[in-house]
Amino acid sequence: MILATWNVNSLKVRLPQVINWLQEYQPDVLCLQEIKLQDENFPLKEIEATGYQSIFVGQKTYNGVAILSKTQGCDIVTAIPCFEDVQKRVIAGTYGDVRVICVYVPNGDNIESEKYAYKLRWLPALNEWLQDELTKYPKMAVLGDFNIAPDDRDVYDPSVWEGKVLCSQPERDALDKLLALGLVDSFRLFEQPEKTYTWWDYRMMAFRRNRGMRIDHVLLSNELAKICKSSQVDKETRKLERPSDHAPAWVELSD
DNA sequence: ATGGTAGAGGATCTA
Repeated sequence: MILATWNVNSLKVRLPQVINWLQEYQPDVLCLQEIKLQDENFPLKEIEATGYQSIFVGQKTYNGVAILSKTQGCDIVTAIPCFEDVQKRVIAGTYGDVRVICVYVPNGDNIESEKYAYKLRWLPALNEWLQDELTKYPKMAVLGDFNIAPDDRDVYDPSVWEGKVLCSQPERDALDKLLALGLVDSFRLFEQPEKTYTWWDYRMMAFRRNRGMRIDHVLLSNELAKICKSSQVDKETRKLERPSDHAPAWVELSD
């Protein structure tokens, strides 16, 4: 079973790349973030034509998440329960006996901003929900753009980013609390190439200089971590013409 | 310190 995540930064623009990616990798599940479109504009037919099902929750201009899958998902949830939020940032479905939760964690802008405060309110709400989900679904995967680099290995220049948004201690503590629920960062289950990142700013030729950060993650419950065969980042997709600023990340689980 | 790019939507806001 292959589970993947990709912040596409506009599904409208990236649709041809998404369809190509589905055909090349044949993932069982692909979680998308920043689809940036309203539900009535979701390219349902185009995705269906590739043999994939879709669930999605979108809004105008910003945010929006979706899960594309080979089989129909059930028990779909499109918001964090008991958390007031006009921004569409989570969607979950169950595929076979695997619970898949797709998240787009707020970016936070900078640590002085109201957006950062929102991020630090949002993460405990996610935590509470995931804790509840884990009791129901021992086989659980949380995939998405977390907008948090877990540690200095995940940052091209840690001294520049020390204490800044995406790297600050409160954010890293919030991520650690998610892991403390009984989740593992699948990427670190394996030996990995140094300087592997999932996001590179469009500006300053950041990709060409590999000035990136690993902020997109596949977290696995212990039951899924046990059967995880690999966890990788598809850097090639970031090299395409008109790319998203994020690369897909994916895991392979044994059946 | 600033600005560099991309996307949405039609001036800025977000990242």
